[in-house]
Amino acid sequence: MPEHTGPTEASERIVAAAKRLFAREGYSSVSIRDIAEAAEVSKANVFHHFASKEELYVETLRRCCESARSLIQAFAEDAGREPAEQLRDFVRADLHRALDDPDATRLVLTEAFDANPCRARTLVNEVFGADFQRMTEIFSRGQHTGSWRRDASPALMASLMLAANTFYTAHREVLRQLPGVDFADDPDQYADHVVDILLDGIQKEA
Amino acid sequence: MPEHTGPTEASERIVAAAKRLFAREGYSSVSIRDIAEAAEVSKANVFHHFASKEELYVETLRRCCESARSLIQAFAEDAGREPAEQLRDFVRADLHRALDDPDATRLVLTEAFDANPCRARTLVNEVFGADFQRMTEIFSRGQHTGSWRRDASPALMASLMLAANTFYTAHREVLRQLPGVDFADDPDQYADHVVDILLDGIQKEA
DNA sequence: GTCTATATGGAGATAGAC
DNA sequence: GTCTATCTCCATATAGAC
Repeated sequence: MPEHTGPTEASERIVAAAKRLFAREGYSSVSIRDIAEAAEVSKANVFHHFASKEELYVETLRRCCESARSLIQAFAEDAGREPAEQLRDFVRADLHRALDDPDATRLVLTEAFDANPCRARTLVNEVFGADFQRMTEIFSRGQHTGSWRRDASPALMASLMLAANTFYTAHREVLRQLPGVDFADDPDQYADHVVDILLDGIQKEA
Repeated sequence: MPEHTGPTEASERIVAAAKRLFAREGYSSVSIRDIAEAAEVSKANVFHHFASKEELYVETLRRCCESARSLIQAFAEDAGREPAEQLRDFVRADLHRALDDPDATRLVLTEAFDANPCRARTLVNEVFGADFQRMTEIFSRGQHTGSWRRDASPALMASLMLAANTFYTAHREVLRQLPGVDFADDPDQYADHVVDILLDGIQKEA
């Protein structure tokens, strides 16, 4: 935890290095020595700013959660538009936000991976919950005021969009290696096709 | 690596313990001491059967890959059925296979998470490639002989199904915490709804 | 094949000077 | 706030008896 006098330049460098290293190597693989070297301070200085490795990790994760949940603001006031266009923009923006800060995204997704109920609840409250709710609202509006079928659960459709974006973010290199995949380096194309399928399905119109 | 005389009972216990612990705690968090205790052998005995921690991990991962890629056999010879029914069965079976061996699935997904190109290529060759290709074949057949639209890429649809199942497997606890989600403990319901959406889309028929 | 005992290094964390 | 030096513990790995 930063001192109550406010974070210094060094503690900022420490958190930045920790974020980068924890995200890429994993908590247990990274030593305080690694972080100290990357931040260009001594080991002891790390323990001056943060009482333990665990505490440094928690602070790092907290900042990554902040970075990962900031999307919803920009989309709060566009309720006048077509649900389909809202959905498309939201999925594209969500994907870009994840790709724009890959270390934060990776750290949060690692936490979410097979999390215990307590940690999962925290992550939903801090990160996923708001965006998920926003997306279910788009679906509900599409069903009530638009032309969308009412026999599909908004929560399931929102989960499917979350799954699509999470998979693209977390397993992009696997996508690159799969035969026939030409969208692994074009997130907008991916998002658009996913939304198209969601809207129209794959069966021919009757 | 097991001796060329064949794996003994003890080495089987060691691999089983390693699989369980590596999957749940992560490679770096697990010590040889932990594994030895779980397998009820001495530390030195672990090093008798496996030259290093890394080698034990590689052998464990190899077995998990085998366990994870065995689905395709059972579905090789049902080409006479409706593509929609094939797809539904395949998605359900793929989900169940992942859920039936959660440790193996978790270990493989951890490897796939943000993997470098070389590791990703190996995983595609060893695990994901065959199932992915099988799924794209179902989509291609549906487009050519069935009544499916031809303007969606089979590779993208297969990726979306892979994403749906991976997300359900890896982030199930997060799903449980999300409001409105009632399918987190009913994989068949989830698979069916996902396939329904893929087939029909969410817009009303014209 | 299995063990006890040990070598060696690096981890997290602290003491105390500046 | 920052450092060097140090403590203690536990990691991987080896030696060698049985």
